[in-house]
Amino acid sequence: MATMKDVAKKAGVGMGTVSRALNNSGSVKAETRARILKVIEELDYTPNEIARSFKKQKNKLVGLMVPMINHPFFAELTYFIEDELFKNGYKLMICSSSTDREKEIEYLQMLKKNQVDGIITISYHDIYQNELIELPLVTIDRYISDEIPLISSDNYLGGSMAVEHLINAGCQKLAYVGGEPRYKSTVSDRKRAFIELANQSNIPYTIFEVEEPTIAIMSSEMAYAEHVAEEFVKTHPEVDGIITSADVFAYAVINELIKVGKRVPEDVKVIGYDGVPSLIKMDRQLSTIKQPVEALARQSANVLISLIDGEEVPMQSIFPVEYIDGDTC
Amino acid sequence: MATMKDVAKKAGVGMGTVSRALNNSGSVKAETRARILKVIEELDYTPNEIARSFKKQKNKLVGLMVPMINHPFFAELTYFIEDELFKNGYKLMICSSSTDREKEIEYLQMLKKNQVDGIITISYHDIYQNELIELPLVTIDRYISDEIPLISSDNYLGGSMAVEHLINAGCQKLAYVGGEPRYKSTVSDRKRAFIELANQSNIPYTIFEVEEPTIAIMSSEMAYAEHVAEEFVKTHPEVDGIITSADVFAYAVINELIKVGKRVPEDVKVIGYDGVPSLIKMDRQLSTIKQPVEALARQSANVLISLIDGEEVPMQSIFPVEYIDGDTC
DNA sequence: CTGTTAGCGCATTCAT
DNA sequence: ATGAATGCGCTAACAG
Repeated sequence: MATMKDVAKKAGVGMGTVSRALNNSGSVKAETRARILKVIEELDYTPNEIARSFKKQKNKLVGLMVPMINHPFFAELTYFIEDELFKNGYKLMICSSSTDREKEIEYLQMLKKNQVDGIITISYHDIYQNELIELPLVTIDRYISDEIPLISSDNYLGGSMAVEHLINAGCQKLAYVGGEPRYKSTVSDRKRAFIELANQSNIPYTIFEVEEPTIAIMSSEMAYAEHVAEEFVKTHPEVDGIITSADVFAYAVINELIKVGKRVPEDVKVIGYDGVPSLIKMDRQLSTIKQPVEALARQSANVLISLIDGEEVPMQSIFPVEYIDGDTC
Repeated sequence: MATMKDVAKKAGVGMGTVSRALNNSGSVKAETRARILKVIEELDYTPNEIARSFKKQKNKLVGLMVPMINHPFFAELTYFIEDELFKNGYKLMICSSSTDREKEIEYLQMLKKNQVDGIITISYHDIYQNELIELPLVTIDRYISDEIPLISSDNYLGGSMAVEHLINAGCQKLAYVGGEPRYKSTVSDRKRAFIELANQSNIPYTIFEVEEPTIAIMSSEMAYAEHVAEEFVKTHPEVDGIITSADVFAYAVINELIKVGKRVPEDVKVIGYDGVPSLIKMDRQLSTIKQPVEALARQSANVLISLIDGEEVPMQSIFPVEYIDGDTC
């Protein structure tokens, strides 16, 4: 591999000049620059980014800590985060922790050792408290501390919208069905909105949550949702309006309802949460609260970059959600 | 940030000794090592991986070139590749090219500049021919040249199995439905198997392909599949056995068939391809040919690592597929 | 076993 | 406008 030294020698200039020509720093005579560029071409010279990072102590690298990259919601998020970072000259290192706390800590150390400029996390573990206050950090969907910018969609609004639609559709007995999160996140605001609005409207309701097992692969999340749905439907025949914590639970509940002979939405109305596209289309389009995944992703990237650049950033970025009017409510 | 020099000074030893203690290279007296470790603790020293990569000219970094990270099949593949690489001490840099040729070339240069040790590609562009013969490269699902190891599932076998199941189920008129790939890949072996077996069995058949548009987001792939399905069903009422190039087409075709009043599998049998888990479960479980995604992923990672280490590697790694007996055939 | 030293490729400062 | 020199943090070679 040709180095800058080779280029300098062949072009008959000093290394500093080559460096300046390459980075448009300082000034270089047009003629000299042209000569250098020609030599670079001839030698097929590629700047060594490692050496540059090493020298500048800046890596243009961001780490993304995510529970599972092979989950539609996170995959979508990752896609847009990567795109936004790339547009801004940053590279992305993915850390798919499989929701394993130990693995996540290991990843964190790895990221630090690799001198990432900052981290975006959608993790649900409490490992960011003391570990790396010194590194720029942005969190999605989970409050960590007042020092850490939070990017989230308006979960309270989403929960409210869902309840309103159910009530307007004439439901008399509501239920919130989902996995009981093991760690606190803004997702719980959906449930809070559900409870508060149901109370305000004097409508009876149930909260049905089953503690979430550690999820390694997606198929088991489906299995988990099916398990929850089966238990719920078996024990709550009177409910006629359901909100779920995520779309996967809605799908499972609907399947289960149909299995026991109920009609959706005639007998029971169901509204999901997330609105992530899938390659499978049900005969019935799910009514759901759609999160602005792309906006969340791009904002996360941009806030982090601002943080890295030492600029002022909003400590909370809350995006509105949207009700998708499907066939299940 | 404390550096190795700081550690050496405070521990009263030379830098070399610290380095050896850290890397278990050479030998260090147990006592000395203990002292060094203690100082490292005290100083909260973290080795600078950039400096090390720079010095060793090895980055422990692999690039993954993938059409869309937010596609279930690729997301699943990425998940396992990342896991296998991490287990082996390698980091992964994701390049989600959005099937954009220019962006892909840009990514390639970026990877080279960043001194990746090797690349895994599932790209469908012809940009690897001359560009980087010097870098270890592994390809999934697409033959590039005899020099480049290929990892793939047995697409011919998959196609054969599907045809056999259709014939055994009594189908009289077959069809292969899918997107016409813009670039050559081993996926076409599925179609080849379909044609050859149908001919052997003297069964009439149709190949129905529509040229694939550039796909930016997943929802449009669904839309594309629906378009293809609609056209196909409209123009081929006589077909009673269908194989699709991917599951998404199967789902679309089934929806379309039902829409026009056909029963699946009574009137028409459908077998998909891929078998990637989804969070949505249809009331009807799709019969499909399941690819061993995890095996493909891990083998890709391991072959690349062997290549990087200068070991001998198989030039072709072909994994068997599995027929999933669902409700649509 | 351990200390010292020479670069790895580059950006930057300081002269000129 | 440009050349020479310095050092970023670390590993490996060498000398002891």
